Amino acid sequence: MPKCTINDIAKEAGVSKATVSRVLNKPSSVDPNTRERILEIMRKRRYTPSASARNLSRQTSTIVGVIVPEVDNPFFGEILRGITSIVDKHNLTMICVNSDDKAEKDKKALKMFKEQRVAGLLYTPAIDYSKPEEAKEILGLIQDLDTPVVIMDRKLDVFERYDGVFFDDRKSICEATEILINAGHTKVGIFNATMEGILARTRQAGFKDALKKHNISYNKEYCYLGNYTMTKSYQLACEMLESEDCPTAVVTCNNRTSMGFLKALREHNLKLSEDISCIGLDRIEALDIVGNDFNFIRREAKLMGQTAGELMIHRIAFPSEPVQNVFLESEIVIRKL
Amino acid sequence: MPKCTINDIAKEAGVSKATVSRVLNKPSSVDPNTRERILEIMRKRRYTPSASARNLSRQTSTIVGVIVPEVDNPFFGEILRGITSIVDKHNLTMICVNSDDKAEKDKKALKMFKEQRVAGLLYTPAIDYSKPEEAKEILGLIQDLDTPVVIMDRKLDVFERYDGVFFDDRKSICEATEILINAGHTKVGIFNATMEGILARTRQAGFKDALKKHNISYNKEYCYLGNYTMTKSYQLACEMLESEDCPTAVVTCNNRTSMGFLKALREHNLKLSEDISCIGLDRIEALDIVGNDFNFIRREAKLMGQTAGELMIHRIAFPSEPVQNVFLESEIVIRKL
DNA sequence: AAAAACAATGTAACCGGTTACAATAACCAC
DNA sequence: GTGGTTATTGTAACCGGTTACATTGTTTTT
Repeated sequence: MPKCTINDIAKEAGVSKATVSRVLNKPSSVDPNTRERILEIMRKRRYTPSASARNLSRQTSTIVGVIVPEVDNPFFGEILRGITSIVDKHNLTMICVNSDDKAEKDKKALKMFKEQRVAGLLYTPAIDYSKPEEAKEILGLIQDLDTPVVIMDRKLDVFERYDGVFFDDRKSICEATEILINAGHTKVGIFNATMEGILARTRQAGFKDALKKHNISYNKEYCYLGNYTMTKSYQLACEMLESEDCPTAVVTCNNRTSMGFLKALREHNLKLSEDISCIGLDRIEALDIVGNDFNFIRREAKLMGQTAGELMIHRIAFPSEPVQNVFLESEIVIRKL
Repeated sequence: MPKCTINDIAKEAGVSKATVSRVLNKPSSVDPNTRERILEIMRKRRYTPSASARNLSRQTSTIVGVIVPEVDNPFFGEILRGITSIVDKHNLTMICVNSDDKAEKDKKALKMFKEQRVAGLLYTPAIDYSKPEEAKEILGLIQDLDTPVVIMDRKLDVFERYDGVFFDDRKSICEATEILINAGHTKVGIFNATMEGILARTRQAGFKDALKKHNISYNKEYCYLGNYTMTKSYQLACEMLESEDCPTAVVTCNNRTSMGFLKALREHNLKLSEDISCIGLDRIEALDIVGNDFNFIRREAKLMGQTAGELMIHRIAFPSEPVQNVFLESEIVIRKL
């Protein structure tokens, strides 16, 4: 069986290729006997229709494009699982590209997606949109795709015309900060990224909300701003722990950040919750082997992926409904304060 | 610009579509003036050729299929990074499917890959090949693909006709065990999966090799066989620690397994290396926050991905060279014994 | 029994590219 | 000036499907 196209099947069955095509796409329209005969031949020859030919002819595709900044961050790993569960259910195929948070890679991926004429796009914009032209260019590429788009995790004004799923981090961080304040802490610090990215700004805003609510003045000294990596956070935490005026409680705004903080704590022979309290955003990997007393804001990343997938499916079905922005709430898990 | 095909470009430029096609594929064959004019029109109209049409016509595809059992395991995350680096370089597109170690999902993915007429397959076979017919069926699907295939990580006889990349776990585990023996341990245990899978068997063999070499009898009591999950390993480790005859050193054959072991250790208020020694396969996540004294076999998963990618590229170029099996060596990192 | 409706199938155009081959024009050698 | 190259472009078939429309035979309606 060197190859096997719809023509070969048709020839062997002594019918036209239209009939063969119908067996696959509208079985009820072909005589049961003919149908069975054709199906049998298909099985025998191990016929598999070509996606390219089908897509070309139908002017659609079953591929959905996904862009995430870090596949190997468990947060995005879970998002991918969520997406997969929906995409599989609808017999779609996912192409996932890792952007390393680089706008450059986003562009490359978007061009590739256009070549593939993707049926939809699930997009976590790279955070390094330093220049506005960059964002404009990417917006152009996305419009070019001319397909349903769902923005994930990072709410940027440029993309406000598209559906989106986000976590209400402002609220969560505010609540977390309040919990620390209510526990009696007056010197509450925050580990966050510098204010370039929207995530960092949102989270910082939540932190400020809490302080204002409790009439505590915002002290820049207590803000340790890095870049959401463990090494940077570790370094900042060391500085903090060695400073003369060290907060008694902190909020850490990212799982990597939490890990850097914990590492510094350990190296300074300090005990979590006893010497300094902490609530982190997202659980950290290997939580269990560190001990169970890490407090964190539990964000259901998988749910974000599912929601994004569903929004996309819905948008494919109803292209002209108003734009939807879903904000997912998170739960705060307190083990020990 | 409602849509934009090669015909639209040709019309606007007043040339035949063959010429437009040549601008893209063999630019030297078209007059520089014409070429520039056409390129300009393409830019203006934001023309992007359709991958489906191109693939259909060329009878090839730029998609490579990848199957891994757990995307969210950092080991496979790194493999994917390695693959990406190669695949990107050759302007190919990767479709990655997560099998959850279920043969059923492998089959589904392979069928989808055939529809896509993938240019190559990088395959980590699901471990749950309980029945031989299952393996035969999958082999059939793979042969059907009729494309270069590289087997990753799991060396199964069924796939011996294909290129493969593997870690020499048998050697590594043997060496690790020897290190423990040479450090004076006579009661060395092993945390491994039960013997269904090839990985578990290979590792167990390495363990036995070391014992035999040092004339230590193989004691089944010291073999804690589970399923490479943290929970199971934790449970086994608890049993071990509470048993009357507990090994003084263990080898843990998987990162999740190591984590379960460490958790149990911690809950029993035992100190790693002081109370019981351990060498694990693969580093564990969050190593740094736990402390630096976890010994492990460092496997360069990224290298496995790269090698697999390169083998595939090579096989595409030279289809009839003899099958290659690459065995990657690992380094053992000892922090504290 | 003629007209109308329906079921099953075939015909042929189309999707958007690629490419072998043909055609034309310009150039070169002798 | 004739024959032979070479450079540039066009023509048309093809890749493997889908689908509107036409055709044929059968059944139903009246």
